[in-house]
Amino acid sequence: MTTVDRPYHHGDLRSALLAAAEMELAERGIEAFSLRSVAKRAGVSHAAPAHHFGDANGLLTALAVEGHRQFLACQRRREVAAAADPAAQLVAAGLGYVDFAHERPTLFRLIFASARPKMDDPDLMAAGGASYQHLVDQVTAIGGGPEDLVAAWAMAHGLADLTMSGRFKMISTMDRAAQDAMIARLIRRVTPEGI
Amino acid sequence: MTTVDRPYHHGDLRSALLAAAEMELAERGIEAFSLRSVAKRAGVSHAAPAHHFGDANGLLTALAVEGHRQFLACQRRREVAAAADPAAQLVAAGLGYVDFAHERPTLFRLIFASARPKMDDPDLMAAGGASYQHLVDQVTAIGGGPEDLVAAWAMAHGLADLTMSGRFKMISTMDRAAQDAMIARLIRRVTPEGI
DNA sequence: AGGTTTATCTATCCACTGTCAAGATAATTT
DNA sequence: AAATTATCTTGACAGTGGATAGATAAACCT
Repeated sequence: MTTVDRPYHHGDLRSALLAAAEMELAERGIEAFSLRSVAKRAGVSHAAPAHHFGDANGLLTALAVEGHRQFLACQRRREVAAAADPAAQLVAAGLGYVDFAHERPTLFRLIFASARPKMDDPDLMAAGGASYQHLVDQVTAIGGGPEDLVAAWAMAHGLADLTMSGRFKMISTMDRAAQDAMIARLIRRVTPEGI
Repeated sequence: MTTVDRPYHHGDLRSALLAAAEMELAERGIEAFSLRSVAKRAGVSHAAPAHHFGDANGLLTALAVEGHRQFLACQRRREVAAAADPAAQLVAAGLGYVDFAHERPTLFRLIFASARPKMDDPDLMAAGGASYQHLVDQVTAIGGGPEDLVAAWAMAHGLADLTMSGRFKMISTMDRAAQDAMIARLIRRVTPEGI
């Protein structure tokens, strides 16, 4: 009955749904995420997403792929602003890791602490592999081995997760520059020979 | 119509619901957690839990409190088996931290990566405070300051979270003893003066 | 151009969920 | 023994994800 309001076909519903989903995720959190709510926000029927993403987890899978891109973008943003030597680049990546958790907390949880994205999805596996490879490259560049990789990753991830969930009162009360300095020191601490 | 099957009053429904909830959580994961399913498992009507826990998140809150107890128990189990010196005790606590994530993954996520437990609940705040205090004591015992606390916590938490979600292929393919040795080295790495 | 196929979206239906309200039952108190 | 309180059941409601069938529009053919 509303055939005059808007065209029957959306035009670029897939992108619109992803954008709406990210907003829903940011506003209501992953545990209250609702496919119908996303559809309503995109101005479309509640069953429309099925054609593009299959089911709700399919939409979240696509969103996790997009999240990985933003994750890498956060790290690169820090890297281009840092010195070119490998040690400074690794520290910058760690800072970007924490930035992402802080700026996109629900995407961070979607990627690292949710069972909803389909981990066997080819796109998601590729996106996750790219994120992983970036870290491997950084650690390799400073001459680190497998254990150094685990050390750097665990430190960055622990800092990101605990900071994001507000468990470091000490950190959250510091100003931005002091936070960065401390995170940088902690990343360097786990680095071989204390670079 | 089943008045003969079992008494109208359960007797210890609160405990039964908590046990059923933990099983449900372990079997179906937190994202598929269902209050009605818990009630069915406990052999009780779907509205019975309300009287004891208010709503679904109330039940998960109580479960998170229980989770904190198990979390500390995992650490203590390692500590009593370790040398008495403060450094060995801190390493043991870190091993217990990772043990808990491995043995009770959904409880770990409920505590550290879920918005459902009511964080302002007095019991939960007390339980969380106890867990936190235990870590503070360990770090203080080795003469560490606030930054050392953050370092140790972030490392232990990062190891626990990433190991639990299967992101360290390297670690998950090692035998138990090698895992322990590596985790111990990594914890010591972030400790002041490399104790 | 006209007709057919294909992609996209809507409308309905179903089973399930959490929460609420009203009533039934049993334990406790007085 | 009577009244009060705690515990549990039943039934209802709106919201959810998913499946299906139908409507609409675009693309693709001769």
